[in-house]
Amino acid sequence: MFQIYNTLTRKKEIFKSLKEGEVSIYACGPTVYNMPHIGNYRTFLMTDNLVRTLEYLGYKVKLVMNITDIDDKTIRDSKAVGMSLKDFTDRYTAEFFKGLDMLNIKRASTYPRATENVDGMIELAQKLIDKGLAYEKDGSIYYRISGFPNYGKLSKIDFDNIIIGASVDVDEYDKDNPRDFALLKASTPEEIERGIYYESIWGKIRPGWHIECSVMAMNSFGPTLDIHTGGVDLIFPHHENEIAQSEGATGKPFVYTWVHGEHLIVEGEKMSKSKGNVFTLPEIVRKYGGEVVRFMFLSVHYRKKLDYSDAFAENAKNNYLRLKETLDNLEFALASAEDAAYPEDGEVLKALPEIENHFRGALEDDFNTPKAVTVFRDLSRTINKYLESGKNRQVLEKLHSLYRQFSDVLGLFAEAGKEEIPENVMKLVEEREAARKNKEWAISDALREKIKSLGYIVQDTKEGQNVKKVEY
RNA sequence: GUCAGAAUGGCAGAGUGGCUAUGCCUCCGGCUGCAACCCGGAGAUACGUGAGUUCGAUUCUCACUUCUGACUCCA
Repeated sequence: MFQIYNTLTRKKEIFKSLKEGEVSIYACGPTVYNMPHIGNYRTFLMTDNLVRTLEYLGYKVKLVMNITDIDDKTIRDSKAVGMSLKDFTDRYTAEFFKGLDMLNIKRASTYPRATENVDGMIELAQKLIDKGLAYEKDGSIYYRISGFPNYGKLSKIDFDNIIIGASVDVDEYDKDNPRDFALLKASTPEEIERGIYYESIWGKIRPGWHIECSVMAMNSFGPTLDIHTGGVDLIFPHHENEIAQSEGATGKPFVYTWVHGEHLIVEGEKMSKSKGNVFTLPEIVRKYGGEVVRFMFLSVHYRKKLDYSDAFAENAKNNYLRLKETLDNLEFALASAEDAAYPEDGEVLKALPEIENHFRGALEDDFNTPKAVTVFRDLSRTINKYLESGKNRQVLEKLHSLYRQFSDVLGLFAEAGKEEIPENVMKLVEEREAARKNKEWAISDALREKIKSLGYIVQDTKEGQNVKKVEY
């Protein structure tokens, strides 16, 4: 039974999908205006873990993630570098996808773009106007918050207690109520000159930010969906506004379960440009490798802050490599497995179902990946122990299949076993083999050093030399 | 001010109403020609403070302190 924490109720709830066996998820994707940083990816990875967990538990998952390719920031920054909006956002969209691959994040079913859904936004705005929930002012369309009594149900913000001035731009005299937000914005002369506008009955407009998600989510799934994900900072106002737009227009519940990922901080502080502690994904991946970064994120629960530091990354790397080592050694052992039975076979096989139950239980509990990782480590130890002396083919295959199942759910070791050892290295290994046969230890050790300098490590086992690439 | 979350050993970080993982680090033993990997063992006064519930709390409740975040573009 899958349980998941719902921001709407601030409780862990037993998950029940609208359609038996199927889950619809809408995830707030990137605004493509710069290199995404590791914090952005933590949130995307959270959604990936949720998807993988649901699939592991037998659901068919449809994930839709939007790409915001038109908003204040994309317009501003594309101009600053003298690019068209499209060229500019295409560039960062490509970067975004590269990052997904670095972390082995599964692709969503679709990635709708805001610019491709403006018609739908105009329609939705019109519908809200017809219902008295939106109004036009100076060519822009605003949502009338006072018309939607449920406003605030997600964020639980008491708007009577908001310090006006601290939170609301008092200069926004063009709205009826300072908290009303823009659905569509009148294009400025400059935007029009750059071709950034769409025709409407209210004149030339371009989308605000919040409306795109309501439109794309409902286009993909209809008025109601199972799960909506995003970072905690989106709870207010973005997701609150999505609810107001969607439920205001349809009168139906928009989302049953809201899932929000906590932020990543750096050495105890929020990442911010002014502090100079913003890390992009490629920077970190270059240093530690994509899967180590993934593992690092997995080892902290998504509703807890992750305090990034070099020490933490190193820690994750060591843990990761240890688990990877088990897989390597297991596969190496498999190559020389035997059909004979070993005394420890039965004991190992008996332990597996329990381990598997623990693993499933961890993920069923609000997709608790750190707990799942611990179970993964338990399995690793069990395997290492068996490898000490046992080498029955059937047992090894069973261990391998379970280990692989776990690693797949966690999205780890995607490339394992695919690395080819270069010829020149293999040649040295063969030379070393000969030297070892003749007990020429000096030569053997020199060759080991040489191989190491080429980035490979050799381990001597009863079954011969095991060669592997040194990782980071 | 309102709404959240967090406080665990030298470090990093899970987790739990009664026994606290794991990794790094140090040491010992096994394995090895020597290593590496792996296994076993040992080390360290660890659960923010004060109350309460309880036979028993690090774990639940309340308060306090400190920190972080949201309330303004933000994953």
